[in-house]
Amino acid sequence: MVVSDRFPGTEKVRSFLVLADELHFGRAARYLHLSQPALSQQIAAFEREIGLRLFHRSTRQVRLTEAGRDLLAVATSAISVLDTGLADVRRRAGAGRPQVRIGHVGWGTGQVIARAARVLAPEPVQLVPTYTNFGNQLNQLRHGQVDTALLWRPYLPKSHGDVEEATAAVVPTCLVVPWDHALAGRSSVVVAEVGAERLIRIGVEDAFPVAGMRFVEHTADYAVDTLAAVAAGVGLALCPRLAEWDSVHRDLRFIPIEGAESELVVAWRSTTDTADGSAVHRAVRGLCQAGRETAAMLPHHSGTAHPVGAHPVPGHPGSVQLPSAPADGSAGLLDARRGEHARGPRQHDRAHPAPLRRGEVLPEQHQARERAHRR
Amino acid sequence: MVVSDRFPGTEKVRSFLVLADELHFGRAARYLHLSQPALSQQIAAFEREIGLRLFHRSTRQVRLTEAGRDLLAVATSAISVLDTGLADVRRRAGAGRPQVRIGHVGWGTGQVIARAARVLAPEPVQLVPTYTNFGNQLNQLRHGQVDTALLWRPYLPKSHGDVEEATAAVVPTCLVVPWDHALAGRSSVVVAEVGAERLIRIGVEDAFPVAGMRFVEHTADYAVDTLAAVAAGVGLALCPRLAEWDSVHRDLRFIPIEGAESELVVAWRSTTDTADGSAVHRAVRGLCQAGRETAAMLPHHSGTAHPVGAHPVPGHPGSVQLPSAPADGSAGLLDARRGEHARGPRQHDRAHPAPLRRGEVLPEQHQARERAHRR
DNA sequence: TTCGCTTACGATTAGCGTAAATATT
DNA sequence: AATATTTACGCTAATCGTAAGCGAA
Repeated sequence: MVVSDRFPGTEKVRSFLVLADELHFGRAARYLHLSQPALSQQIAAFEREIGLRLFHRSTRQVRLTEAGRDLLAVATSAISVLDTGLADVRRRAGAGRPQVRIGHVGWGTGQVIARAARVLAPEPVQLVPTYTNFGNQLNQLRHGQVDTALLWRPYLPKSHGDVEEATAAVVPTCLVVPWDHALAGRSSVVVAEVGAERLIRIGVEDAFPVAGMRFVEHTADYAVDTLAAVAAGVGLALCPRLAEWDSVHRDLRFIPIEGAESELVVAWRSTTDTADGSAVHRAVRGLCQAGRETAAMLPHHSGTAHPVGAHPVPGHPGSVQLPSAPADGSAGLLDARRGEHARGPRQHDRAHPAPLRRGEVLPEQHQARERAHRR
Repeated sequence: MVVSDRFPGTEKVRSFLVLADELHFGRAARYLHLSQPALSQQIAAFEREIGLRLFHRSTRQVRLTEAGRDLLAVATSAISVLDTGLADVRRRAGAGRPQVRIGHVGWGTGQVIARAARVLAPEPVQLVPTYTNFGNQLNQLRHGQVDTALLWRPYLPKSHGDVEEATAAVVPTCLVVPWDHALAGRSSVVVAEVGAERLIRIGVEDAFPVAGMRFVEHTADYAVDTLAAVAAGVGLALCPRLAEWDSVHRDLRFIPIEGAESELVVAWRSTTDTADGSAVHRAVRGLCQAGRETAAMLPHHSGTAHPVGAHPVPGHPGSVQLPSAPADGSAGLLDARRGEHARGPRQHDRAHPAPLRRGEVLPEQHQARERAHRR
């Protein structure tokens, strides 16, 4: 299946759709990775261009006008036509190309694959994402069920055997808390503070080989389950900041942990053909570039001076050093290679709205996203 | 019926549609009122954003790729959904508002009404355009079949009786020639040169009360017929430059005539209620503003130094002086009030591509436009 | 050599984020 | 007073038009 993407030029319509569903500028803006004034301006511009008032606004209430309700139906169906039509065109255009299967666990990897698909569109490769869980990821790669895998370190232990790897991006590790948690307002936390909390364990042994970590009973198999569990109040979780991209729970807060970083790694079997121009080679290259670019769209690592841009990854894939898990309990999860981070090719120096940045949102995500209420 | 308009954010899709139909960047760009490089960039950006190559380009041929053909069907239906849906929403939003009927003859008046409808959208007025011909226009206004009329001077003689008028815009008068006519390459002509040609007469007496004008047998009833007749090789025609907006015959050239200007006039019965805030008052005001703004989007009057912007029209309608038709045959059609032209509110100082400038094009026009071949 | 698409470049416009202002409950 | 939207403002990115580049017929 081809990774879905949005039809270009439909940003304002999507903003309208989200606001029409949310009926709250602040929440809609967070969901859209926009600042609230930016969304206000977008809606105002949309109304001006269309020449109709679509929302009644008061400081306490936003509701659709009659014209807005009418346009909502039109816009919904049209966006559906455009997106599904574009996906169909993509699928047909990709037919006949060599397929490269990608095992991934979520936490923003869907975004990375979507971007990689766009990057690689002119080339004869067809990316086929396969969603899986932590426990199976490396096995699937070794057994040939997938051709490449997008791994998150240090949540997954070092691979062994005939697997080669390349680092695509290094992003801050975040503590995920419910919106009403005591730490929810913090812009960053230190590792010691994480030790005071109870975390949700990932379904892999040694996922957090750090002394002092305390876990709850529940263990998550899938990456997204950790976030759902946090939203459900089971406990807190650790994850890469990239997870903000595909899990926009409006009731979750992602708080960067000082000095802690997660690494997005592209892996493939060393026995596969990765010669220059091979399908797997193209896929790995595209995934690395997409990971770099996606990471570059994250807000800066608050609390530290160095920008959390993309990690410099050579265009050609190669093995990289992996972060070692120190026995020292206080500095666990820490990857202190800061200071040598190169920025992504299109790094935005502009400041970002907290906690999420502007970007693209799947309408399916929006329609189907959780409606869990505050506990 | 509500004036149709384009859904915002669909510029690139429309460019794609036109180019897919035209298969020639230059012609498509002229049709879209864009420069050819701008269209090239738009298409390139569209392909990049979508991640698919839509056209095979060689220096001598442009043709759709397979993906382009697929996307063409998607884009066509989606644009149709958006435009007709928007029109429906507009119609419903306008229901119940006081209607103001507008008699107009074409030559760009459709554009003006569309813009006026957008300008007046927030106000309780519903514009209802009624297409007519020169001969009936003033009668329809006097007899109450329409509430206002958009007149073109000096093609229509001075109105008499209980009709009040306001000038909305003054634009260059053009000589319309087939693309392969001897004058086709000229950026401007003088009145004496027009006297050497045979013109198509408008179906109104004294439409061109100028000595030295020579006419062909054919007489046009409707404004657009003059242009069709020119394309058919019947003869040449005179018309306001604004006519470029809604008649983009790729085989016609609009050549400004030195010193000759046409005047777009809004007329209404003096017996109607035009008190501040009345429906007719709103309509007249909106039409004046729209005429001003549309004229401001025209390229500058080549050959003369003064900008052909909008004529200063007071916000409140009132009678204005009309151009007198001099008996002097050499300076006919001349309106020498140059030098006091104020620019439109959003005048573009940027230079424009010849002969047409960027703007909005009705897809219906494109689909249904004439395919007359070169003689 | 001509035709026609692309690239380069300067300039304008649009859009976003921060901060301040405003309005309603 | 508190909360939520709008306005103001500086900056960045996108886009257009002119002019130059360049490849195919």
